[in-house]
Amino acid sequence: MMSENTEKPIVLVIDDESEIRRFLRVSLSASGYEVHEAATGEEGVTRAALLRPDVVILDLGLPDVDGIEVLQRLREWSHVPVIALSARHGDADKIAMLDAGANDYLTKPFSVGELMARMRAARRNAQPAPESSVMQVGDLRIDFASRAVTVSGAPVKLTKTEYALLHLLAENAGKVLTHRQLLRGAWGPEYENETHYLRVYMGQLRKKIETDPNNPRYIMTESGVGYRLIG
Amino acid sequence: MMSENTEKPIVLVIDDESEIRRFLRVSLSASGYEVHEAATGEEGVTRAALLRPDVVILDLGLPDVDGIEVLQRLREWSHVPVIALSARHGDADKIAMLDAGANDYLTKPFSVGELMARMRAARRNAQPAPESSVMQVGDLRIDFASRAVTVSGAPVKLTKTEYALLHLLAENAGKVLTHRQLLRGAWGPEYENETHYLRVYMGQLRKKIETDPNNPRYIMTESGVGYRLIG
DNA sequence: GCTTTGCGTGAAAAACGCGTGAGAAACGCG
DNA sequence: CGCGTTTCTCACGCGTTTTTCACGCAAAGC
Repeated sequence: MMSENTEKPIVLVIDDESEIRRFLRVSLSASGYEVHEAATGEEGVTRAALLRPDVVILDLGLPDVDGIEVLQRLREWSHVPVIALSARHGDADKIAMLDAGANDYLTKPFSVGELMARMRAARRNAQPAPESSVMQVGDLRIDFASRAVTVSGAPVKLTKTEYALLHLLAENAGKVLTHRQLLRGAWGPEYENETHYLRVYMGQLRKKIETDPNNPRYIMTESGVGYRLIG
Repeated sequence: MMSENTEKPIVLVIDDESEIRRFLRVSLSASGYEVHEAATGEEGVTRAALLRPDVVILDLGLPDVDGIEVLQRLREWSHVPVIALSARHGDADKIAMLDAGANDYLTKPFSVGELMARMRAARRNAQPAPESSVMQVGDLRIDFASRAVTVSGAPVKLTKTEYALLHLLAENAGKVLTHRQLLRGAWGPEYENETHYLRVYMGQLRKKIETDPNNPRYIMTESGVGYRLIG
């Protein structure tokens, strides 16, 4: 494959603010990453093509091209995990970013610890997926082949739609799925604005698989954005 | 395993022409095979179930059932190598036969030498076939070889379609089979939307194999999705 | 501080899928 | 040809699932 175990993982930072780049260069290098940088979107795409990085950190507020476009061009040929950075305001950008295929996002300011945790998660879930057909998260166990779900061994009965949602979340464990993505996946493209469906069904799902539905351990909600199954 | 090294290899000849049977009996016996015979397709399937032969020689031109069907029924529970014999020269038969799971094909007339060479080849390539050919779930017992179904010892009479469905379910015990899969499997691809057939037949099946058809223990329905045999 | 926005909840209404019985049509066998 | 069996068709009742709606609450924005 790529530089998996033999070398340091390569991370490409695409951001026009030099302070941020410097900050990330220092902290990520110290943690064992090989850090490369690009100051513009154009340069970012080019460098990514040459470098084949293991993970990309992409700022939305680029001067030349929109972050979305950078991501789209990246996705035309690569499945590299991408973590989006956004300045506080603007849910719309974040959502567009996730819809376009970003794996996760962070709002500035952020802590290095959190960033690195998300990078690990993104890389972990970006595996070529030799899909073992059964996944386990904590006490939650999903057998995709038999379509069976259990919580600490006890079988859970899910309806068609509930299972469809959980399946989507599980396939992308650790990754934020936008409302739109979930609705498209479980109901179809023509439902992508019926976000209230999600509230109802996430509630039902939690009631069935969470021990304490008020403090969810598995299905986390990303306010204004979507939902995520921990992974 | 079966009678591999310790005994003579057993060969079952299914052919309605007595001269061919005699010819094969003489020549194969002389070469160290234990030869058994069946004159009809029906008898052939039955004898194969009892004998567990190491190789089967199957004529296509049988009076009662089509050779293809004999082969299909054999393949429902066994991986025994089958060599097809045919008087016809058409490619169509050949293809159909091989599609149905025959290992090789000979057109009459043929030489004993060639037949035996192909038998050796077929046996060499044969799978270890760990198939037990009979499955038991609770009180329900299905013998794929003889197509016999019993509930707590009592034999149950199933129609062709009922058995086809149960067979599908049993092959995938524990997994959910979608309406579409069941309909394709039991009726054919052009029936994949006739979900009401399933309701009728699942009802009949349950009436025959469930002690309490209202609270099924074996055939579970997954609403909006399909059915599943517990396992 | 007040308004806005999004999330979670419960409960009712509507839609859907399932099981059933019974009759018609097709088939298989003598 | 005639009979019994099997498959197909249909319509009804019922339980489940989906959809809709209104409200309380909390966090974010002005």
